[in-house]
Amino acid sequence: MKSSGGGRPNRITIRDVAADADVSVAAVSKVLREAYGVSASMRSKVHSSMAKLGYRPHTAARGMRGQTFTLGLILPDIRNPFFADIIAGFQDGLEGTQYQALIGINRSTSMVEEGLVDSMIDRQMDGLLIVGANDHEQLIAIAQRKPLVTIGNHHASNEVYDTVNNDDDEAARLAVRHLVDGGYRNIAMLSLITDSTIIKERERGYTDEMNRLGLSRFARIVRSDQLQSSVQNAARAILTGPDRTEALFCWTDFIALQVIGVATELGLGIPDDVAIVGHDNTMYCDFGQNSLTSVDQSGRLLGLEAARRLIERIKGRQATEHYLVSPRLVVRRSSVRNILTEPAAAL
Amino acid sequence: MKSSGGGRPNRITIRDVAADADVSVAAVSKVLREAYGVSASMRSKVHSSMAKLGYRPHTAARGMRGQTFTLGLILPDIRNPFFADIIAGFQDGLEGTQYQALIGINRSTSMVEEGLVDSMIDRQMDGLLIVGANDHEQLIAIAQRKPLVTIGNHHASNEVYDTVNNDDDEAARLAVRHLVDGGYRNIAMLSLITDSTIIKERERGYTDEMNRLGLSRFARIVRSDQLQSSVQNAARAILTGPDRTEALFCWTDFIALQVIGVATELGLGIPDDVAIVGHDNTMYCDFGQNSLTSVDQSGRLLGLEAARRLIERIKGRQATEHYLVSPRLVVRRSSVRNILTEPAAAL
DNA sequence: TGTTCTACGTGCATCGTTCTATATTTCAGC
DNA sequence: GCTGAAATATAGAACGATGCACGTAGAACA
Repeated sequence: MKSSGGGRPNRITIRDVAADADVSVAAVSKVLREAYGVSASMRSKVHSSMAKLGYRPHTAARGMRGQTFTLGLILPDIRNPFFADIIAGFQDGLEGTQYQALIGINRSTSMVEEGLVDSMIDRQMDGLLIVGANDHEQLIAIAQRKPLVTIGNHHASNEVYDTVNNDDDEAARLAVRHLVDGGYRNIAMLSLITDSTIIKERERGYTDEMNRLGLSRFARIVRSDQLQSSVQNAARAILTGPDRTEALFCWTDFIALQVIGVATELGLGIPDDVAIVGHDNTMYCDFGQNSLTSVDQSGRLLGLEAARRLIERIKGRQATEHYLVSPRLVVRRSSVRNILTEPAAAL
Repeated sequence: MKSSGGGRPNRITIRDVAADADVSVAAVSKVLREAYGVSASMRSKVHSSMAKLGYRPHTAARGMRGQTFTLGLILPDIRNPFFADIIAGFQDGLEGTQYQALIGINRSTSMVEEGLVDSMIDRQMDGLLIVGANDHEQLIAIAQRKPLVTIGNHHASNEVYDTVNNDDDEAARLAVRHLVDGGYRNIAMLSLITDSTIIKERERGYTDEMNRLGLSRFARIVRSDQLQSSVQNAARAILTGPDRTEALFCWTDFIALQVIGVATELGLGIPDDVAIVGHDNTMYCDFGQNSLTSVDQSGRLLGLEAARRLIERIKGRQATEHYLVSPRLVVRRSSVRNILTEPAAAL
């Protein structure tokens, strides 16, 4: 009479739990959803039945009616180890909640593949975190369908979705200021051909700070795509010839490391002939052959704050929030003249 | 009478499509699933209605009855850019199918977090690809619940799940042979403290090849964990002292690059004082300051083959398959004595 | 003691598919 | 034109949760 018959031996359903705990199915559901109107005794009774039977809610069934407790995380490509920090931070932010993150890789550049977003919405995900996409129109459209937070998308004035960002403007300023403090004046920036707002912010910070310090005559932005050959050509152009630069701020470490390679092959000393500063402070910066000064943006913090905001959104917050993380500069040998190896290693 | 009333304006369901195409709901479902017993005219009629209405199947609803066309991809951590290739290959393998990959990051080391697997199974994923996990018992248990393929797990004799692997034994042999051909004899291996079968295979290949070439007196495996300080200590131990090595095979590029850093700081010339060979042939190998010889395992191919096999499995294949990809060595300056910079660059 | 209010529980319709069992159509062979 | 088999289409019952609308018990108040 208790159980609905010994039919299939397979899945433990909410019905089995209800029967075991001797309460209604709806009551179990309430406990599950931490909904209003459940007494403590009922809660503990149900919990112990769930544990005893090894019950696990069927996400698809939940998805048909309510939430799935699944959050979609869309990343552009995953080669930059910096993204691993975002993921880790995001997962940290989900710790202790019922939410699970599932990641999709977006193969297009500035937009988000419609198919990927659709597929996450089809799968009834409760909210989306999109990293690195910039198509504002598209993001607004997505935000109308699901709670949305973005990272790496400087449209901070919008009223539709939350943004979490590194202060990329400040990042470039930090790099310029540091180089100027070290006596460099002819400072160029190696940037990316893109419509990414991150890059635009970095370029803006670079230009503004050069102007502010009265160095506008040296300001020079060279843009390249990400192909190894393009990067190397750009680097050679900047590092050779009569107007070669004294110092170079690169939009990301991966590029900066290539520049170090090119400079080495050109027989240029770093930092004596040319100083180099990167961005992201990836682990490779620390290796002896690189020792690359770099701007650190805490991916972990970005991910964590994004998780927090996304959950708030799902729980009903309406007002938009825009959060900016301050970067910090990690100085290494690539940008500091006249430091001997020994004392530097002792630090 | 046709439509079920103008109730909610929201979602286009299979019912709306059926009404529009003037056929039964079941017929539409059959078209969707490419099931047997659908005439060409019916198929095209239904397809055009779907396109016209912009119908998208509701994955949660599908999950309640049949498949979700979602595949779970579990990765260990994502810092090694090599994983990006696996993902890309896997997605390539899904191109043109209805399947979508969703990725979960496993934070534990050799095992798979139970929570992650459970959550993918709760979400009714049709199959799982697990990369880098080694707990055979656990994998067998998982395979009993869902179609399973693994990458980076050398339990090729099992009869329960498919494996796709780099030939890690051969990878180490390639490295040793190359170094011996170049005149090196005292060749050590820098390995990892782990129970990963990948690493065990590489160690076996190294040891066997050293023995085969009569160099067993030089064979020496030093194991370290992944902490930067541990790696550097291990590198120093191998590179200094009376029994310092002439050549070093490192289990992965990231470690090899750190060794290059340590060697540089010790004032050792590469490759004249010590030759270094890495594994994975990540993009960093190519940079001038590294120019690291490395064993290339095609992550793309691994991912592609895994996707193919997983889908076959889902479609009902019972027999187990174990696929091995042959690695190839990419030679750069770090392991070849007496090559001038100029001719090498000209290659 | 009767009335109102609140907190807690419950029954049942519902979500959008799949799939079984059954009905209908088509057509070759006579 | 009839028969039966093969091919194609259909109705409707699941699947496992959620959450509305409602019922009930007991406390609070007069």
